[in-house]
Amino acid sequence: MGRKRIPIEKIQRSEYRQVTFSKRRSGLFKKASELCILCGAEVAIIVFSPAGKAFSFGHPCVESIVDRFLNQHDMSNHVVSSANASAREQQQQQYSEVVSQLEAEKKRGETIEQLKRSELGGNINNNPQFWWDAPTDGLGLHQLEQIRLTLEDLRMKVARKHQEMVMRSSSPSAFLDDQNVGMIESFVGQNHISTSAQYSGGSNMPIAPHDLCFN
Amino acid sequence: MGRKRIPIEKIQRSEYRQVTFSKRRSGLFKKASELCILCGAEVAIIVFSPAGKAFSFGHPCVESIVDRFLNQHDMSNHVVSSANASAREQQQQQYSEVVSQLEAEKKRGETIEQLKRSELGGNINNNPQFWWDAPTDGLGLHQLEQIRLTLEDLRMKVARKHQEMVMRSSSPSAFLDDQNVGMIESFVGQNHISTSAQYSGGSNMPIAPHDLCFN
DNA sequence: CGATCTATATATAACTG
DNA sequence: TCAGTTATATATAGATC
Repeated sequence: MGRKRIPIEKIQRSEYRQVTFSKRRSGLFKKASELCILCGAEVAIIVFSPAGKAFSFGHPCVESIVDRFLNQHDMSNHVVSSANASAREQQQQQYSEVVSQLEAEKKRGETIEQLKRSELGGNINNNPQFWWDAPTDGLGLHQLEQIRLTLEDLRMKVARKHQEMVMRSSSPSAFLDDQNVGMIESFVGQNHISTSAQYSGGSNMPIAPHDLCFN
Repeated sequence: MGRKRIPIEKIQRSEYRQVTFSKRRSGLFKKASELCILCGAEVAIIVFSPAGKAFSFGHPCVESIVDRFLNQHDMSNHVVSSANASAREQQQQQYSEVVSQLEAEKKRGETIEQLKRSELGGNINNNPQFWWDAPTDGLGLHQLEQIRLTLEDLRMKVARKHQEMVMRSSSPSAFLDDQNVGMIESFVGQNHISTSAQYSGGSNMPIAPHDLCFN
């Protein structure tokens, strides 16, 4: 917000960094106070400058809010590990939030054309995951039929390509071209990104195209 | 900041207040995260909604900052543990990584939008939404073989489920159980965001009833 | 530095589907 | 209710003093 956009990454020049720190810290506190007043919320903020100096904002006061928070997240004040666990939980929440943002941001760049291409795929906003990983136990006949049709289309597509492949393989130099290699790589890269979101949850891991398997 | 200026005083209508609370809370957290990244600061924020629900933001994590703060102000409340330190650190690393990705993605999105504005709005990034939409021209035989195997497995899986479906439909009461109802809803792709992220990829594909097979 | 001054980038109030 | 859009109010980057 200013004359020019600055990238959100560490400001290298310490003089600018210090100025920005002061300005933004006061901006943050102002926002916090507005949130308190407008919504009747209670907010505590603690900031440590890179130099280690502490600043804080609290409404009604930092300590009461911190106490309340710690009591909620650490029912027994003596079990430290649970405090750590809850800290992790918090982190996880943040992480998930950011992941969602990331996904949303990625979607934003995609064309509506692509949206429409996936007939029903309205689910653009959700985590990319492969539909065949979803349990099929509860599906109705209609849905199964749909899946079937899709698979058949897909099969034909692949078969056709397979055919082309076999033909072409007699002239080896045409086997892979640069463009497609790049495409494949970037696709695998996509999985890599969404993957980091999913692994943390543990159970469902998207599969890279060449690792496909069902068990 | 909006269509109209609102006075900084408690919002009376609870519906508006709730909306404002959500928006401003996320805005506050975003500002905080920018402050951390730009300036290398450490920030913890704790927010209690009027209803008493707790939200928090922390970089690197709420607990460590709160501890550090309390130590400076009240030596008796010293709580230290490194029990889960490494786990937290790991998470933090993930988090930071994703944050960077998010920022990068935002930049990318903006670039894309600019491109769109100036030129052909076509398929800017070549990444197909689903892997089967990716051009297969460049794939090697081995990869095609893998895909084929995958599809075959998938076909069998679907066929098996289809069978189950047909059998089960004769005893209607067993056709759906509570768990599956929810699953189907999200699978069909109503804009319901499923709680368990597991079905989020559900897209509905077109269908046809013959046998899928590969030869 | 720190306060002040713009031009811009962001956040968000109100609106919309 | 809930996400997305738009018009506007704020925050703030860079400049100047």
